Amino acid sequence: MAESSPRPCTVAAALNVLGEKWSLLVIRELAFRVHRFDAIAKNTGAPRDILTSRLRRLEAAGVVERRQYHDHPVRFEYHLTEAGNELRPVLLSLAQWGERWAAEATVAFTHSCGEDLDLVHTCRACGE
Amino acid sequence: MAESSPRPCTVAAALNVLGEKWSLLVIRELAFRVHRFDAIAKNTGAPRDILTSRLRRLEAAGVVERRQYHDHPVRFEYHLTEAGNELRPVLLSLAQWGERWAAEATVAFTHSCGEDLDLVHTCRACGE
DNA sequence: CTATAGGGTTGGAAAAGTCAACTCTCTCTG
DNA sequence: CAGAGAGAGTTGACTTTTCCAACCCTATAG
Repeated sequence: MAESSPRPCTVAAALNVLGEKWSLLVIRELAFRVHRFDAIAKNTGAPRDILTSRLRRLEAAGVVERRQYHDHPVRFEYHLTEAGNELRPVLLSLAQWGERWAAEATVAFTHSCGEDLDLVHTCRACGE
Repeated sequence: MAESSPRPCTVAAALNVLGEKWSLLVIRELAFRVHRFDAIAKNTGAPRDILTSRLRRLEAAGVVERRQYHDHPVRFEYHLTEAGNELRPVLLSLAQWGERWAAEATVAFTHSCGEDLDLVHTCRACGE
């Protein structure tokens, strides 16, 4: 309409799909080849019901694909689609930024998440 | 520590600061050199009270700086700090992804630049 | 005297998120 | 065979955020 308040923007379009809480963490897990509901819930910390809704939304957006991997007790797992895979740069840039500017909670030891663990604390003031 | 549920991760750390609704759009505006409260509110579509709280949070996180640019009717404007500027790659990768996978539908009228789009194929660039 | 810009704050309703517990179907262990 | 999981959700009560519209205050322009 006339007011055109929010400017049309692909960032906004992307966030419309990915911007809800937990969504990008879910994608992070899928990118790490964690495909099962329970594992995703555990690794992200997302409540199960929210996780369900995020997965549905991401599926609807074509970012995630739901595959049945077992029959009788029907079981599904989640995979990234091509669109989902192309989110890796987003995750990477976020991870890099987080490492430089928001690191703090990265306590754990092995394979924390972003790639190799160099665990160099003190990036805070960039003072070694 | 206990169950170690959520995996420690710089992506999560970054999202902890940036992951709330509107935050990244605010940063987009600042990156576009829109520095005033009203303009940011208008361009992002964020409610004013939420915008206030996002700006405060981003300021506390060191991503945004609040500067007084006028005295008597005290007026402020917002600028990206160094940390904020380094978010440009994040915005860029999001924008690129959005352009490729979440655009469409915003072509003609829709002002909101992303509500629920059906995405009906892209004949445009890839032919078909 | 009114209007507008600018940067917010306030209060209440509506929507989202959180949590614990429960389901249902198998399979595995003793 | 009983009981304990795994796996993928669902359900209902409860809490927190978001949203929206209206309000405040200062100052300049008409």
